[in-house]
Amino acid sequence: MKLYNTRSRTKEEFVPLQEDQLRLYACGPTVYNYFHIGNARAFLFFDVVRRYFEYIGYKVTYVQNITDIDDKIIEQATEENQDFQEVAQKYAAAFLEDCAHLGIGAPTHQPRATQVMPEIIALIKKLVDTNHAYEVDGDVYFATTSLPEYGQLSGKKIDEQKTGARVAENMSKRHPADFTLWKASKPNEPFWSSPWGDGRPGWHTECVVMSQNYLGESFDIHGGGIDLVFPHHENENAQAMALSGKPLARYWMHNGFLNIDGEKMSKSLKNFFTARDILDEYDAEAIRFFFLSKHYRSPIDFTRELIVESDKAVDNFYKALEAFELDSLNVKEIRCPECLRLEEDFRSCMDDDFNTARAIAILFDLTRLAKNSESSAENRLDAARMLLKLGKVLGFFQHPETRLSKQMPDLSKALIELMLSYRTQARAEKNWAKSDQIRDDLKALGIEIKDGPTGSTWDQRN
RNA sequence: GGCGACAUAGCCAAGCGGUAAGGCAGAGGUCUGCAAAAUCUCCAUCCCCGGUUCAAAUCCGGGUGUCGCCUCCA
Repeated sequence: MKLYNTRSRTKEEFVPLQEDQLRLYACGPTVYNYFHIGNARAFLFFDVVRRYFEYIGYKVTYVQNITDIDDKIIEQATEENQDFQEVAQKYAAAFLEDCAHLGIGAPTHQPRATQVMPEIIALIKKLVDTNHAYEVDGDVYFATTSLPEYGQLSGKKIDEQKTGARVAENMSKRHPADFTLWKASKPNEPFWSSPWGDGRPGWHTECVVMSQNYLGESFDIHGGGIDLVFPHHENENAQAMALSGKPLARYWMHNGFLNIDGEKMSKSLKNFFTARDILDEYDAEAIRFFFLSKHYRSPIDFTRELIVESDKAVDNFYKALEAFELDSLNVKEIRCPECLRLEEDFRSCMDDDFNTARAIAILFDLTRLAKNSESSAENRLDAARMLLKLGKVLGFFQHPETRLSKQMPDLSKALIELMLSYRTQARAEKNWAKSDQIRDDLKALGIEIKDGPTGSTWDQRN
């Protein structure tokens, strides 16, 4: 298993801290708004990382934070004329809903920042006590100059950074790169009591606390979007290094950005679609396919046309599956040698820094095998089984029954079958006008008739 | 100014020194009363210029173009 480690900028052989166990942390949202389709890429990707490790036999402990106190939440609360907690609650609930809708499995632990306030304060206190942090008028800053390794993760040399150009200089800081650990509260702002007075945590510390709480002081993989490398992850790592001398995580994985028409999407540029909006319009599996069809580290350009294409592609998987009874597909043992070989290929793709694009190509190989009329019935069935099995590793086919069985009341089905029988009769009588009328009328209702050598079947089309 | 990524068919996209996966679209065949569906087949020499090598989309040098980070951000 090789994966690209941001820290070293190379693919490295993955060696877990403990055999067959993965301790994984991926940054979750700050809940001040609905998350957008770009965020969805990160959540979806690390969902696949988790699924794949489980598939190859790891016991995975997956932790994802929900940051529910932050300047932006306070701003949003002012805007919505609500308490910051109500805002955080609302968007945290929406986050969970949207993730479920996207087919993202629940993390093992999903702590919230406000639940670990004593631990956050204790951590900052330790940093102050060891001279890695200092207080100025109720604010506490991390002293980046106290840590020789600062900048290592992101490959930045702090002295070479442009300072003062786009960042207002903060005269209380000893060094421009120093970052806020604790922020004194202004009147009417939420606060927690601390040794430095009333205030709230800055960004970064909550992730250190929440990850270490569940995963230990140094764990296997830490992930998130590429933009988090600096400053967020650099600053998280700095705190961990300062405390224990060990990096927070040994492997750092970062997914590339999503662009809209070639331009960066971001909350501040306001050119974003929420995942919620896109989910209203398109199938979750189409969105998953769209993301996984490109390597996770590359930038990806979002267009509606590509989602539509993806949806058609996913359709082909289901067309291969629907020839078989669902119960017969869930058998564990698969014997067809070609299928087993493809499973090995699938693993070697995924073992190569999660090459999901190649992995998907293998799903299509299986699709073709499952439909190949020249191979034996057993082999076709096995191919469909393998397709289902490997597709699930990528998070597809979580509820195949809903897509495979036509989702409509039995009465409607019976009526369609009835119309179909009338048409079959008309065709037997060579009454083409009548049979074509039935076909066209049903099509207008979204029911497509497919004539085959063994008779006519129907499908619901959207 | 510092650091980094990318450039493959109409579109999306793999490829990591041995002669271009896969998907969408398109073309053709079979099937069909016709159509659809299904199925089979076909469809690129890899931004440009040099170099290394028996061999390069893949390595090196130089261009050109696009994008990102250095500021809240997945």
